[in-house]
Amino acid sequence: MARLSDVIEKFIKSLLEESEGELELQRNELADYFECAPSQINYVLATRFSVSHGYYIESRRGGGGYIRIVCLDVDKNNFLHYLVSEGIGSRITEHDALHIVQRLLEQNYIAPKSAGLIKSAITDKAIGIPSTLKDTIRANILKSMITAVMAWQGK
Amino acid sequence: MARLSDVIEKFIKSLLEESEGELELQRNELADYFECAPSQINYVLATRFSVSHGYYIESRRGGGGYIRIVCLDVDKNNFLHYLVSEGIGSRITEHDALHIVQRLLEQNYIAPKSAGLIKSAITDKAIGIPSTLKDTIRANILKSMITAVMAWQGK
DNA sequence: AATAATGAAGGTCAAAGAAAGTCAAAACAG
DNA sequence: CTGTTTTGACTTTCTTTGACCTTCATTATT
Repeated sequence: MARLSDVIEKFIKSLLEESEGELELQRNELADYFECAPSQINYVLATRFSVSHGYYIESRRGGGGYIRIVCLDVDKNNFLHYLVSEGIGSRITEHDALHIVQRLLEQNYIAPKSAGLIKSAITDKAIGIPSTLKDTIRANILKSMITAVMAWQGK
Repeated sequence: MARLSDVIEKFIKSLLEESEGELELQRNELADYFECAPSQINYVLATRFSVSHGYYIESRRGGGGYIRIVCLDVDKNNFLHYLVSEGIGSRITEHDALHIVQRLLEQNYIAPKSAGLIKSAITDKAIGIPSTLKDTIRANILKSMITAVMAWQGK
């Protein structure tokens, strides 16, 4: 079965496109529309629209309350540079690393093939060895690959 | 008496034919259908659908989870498949690895950007750690990336 | 005018549910 | 006896649900 959370995610993203990266919505209304618990909206926002996903959320409670989602626009080079110099750090989990690559893909900083290539290099399975060193190695490789991407400028 | 694992293998292969080499299935559903333990599905996949058998598996847990099986086009990717299943082996030096990638580039298996990306991931410097494990890790990562290239069909 | 009550939002968190993964022991086939 | 298959207990990951909490605007009361 298709996950409801994924459907809601897509829905919000399509709304965001129509409204040029900024959007205000009503939590209960949306929950009603999808016939789910209101807190599921929070779940979707937390797991798919966090800052690390490239979004910023603000909200207000009480009568006339709302949730506003803003699509952050970051400069590609700044972002890549930030990742290599501080974002990734000296160790990174598989989950966090894949998340970064997915973001690079969604922001169109890299092509799907490149994303696939990078992802394939940083999974636990790829690295193979069972050791705490894994996260260190992964960080090194990911930074190295992103550095290669930075060097692509203009082909 | 035909072994169940063989029956499941055949079943999955027939599904793959119907669906043009790519297929998503539910582990529990399949286990249910064959009245076996769910983990037997994993066994079948591990012993008959590995990369060296010419397949690539990805999956997701949790609600709405799935297992996806992709059939790698071994004929078309003969050389790549050879590299992954025997050519590279369990350890490889930086020099030999870079040489292989260069060759893939020259023979047009991969684009210049991809070659650059792959190279950036397999240097001693990228892997970072000073250890005899380096060559093992490099072999693993290189094989994983070449497998990703094999899975590109049509993308 | 100041305060209290009400209702309409949204927030949090933990438990339950729905998958898939791992591993090793037991069973079996040759 | 040896290698492969089958089973099942336990783990991990991700999603869904619901009970309870907080905030705010509006309206009623003093």
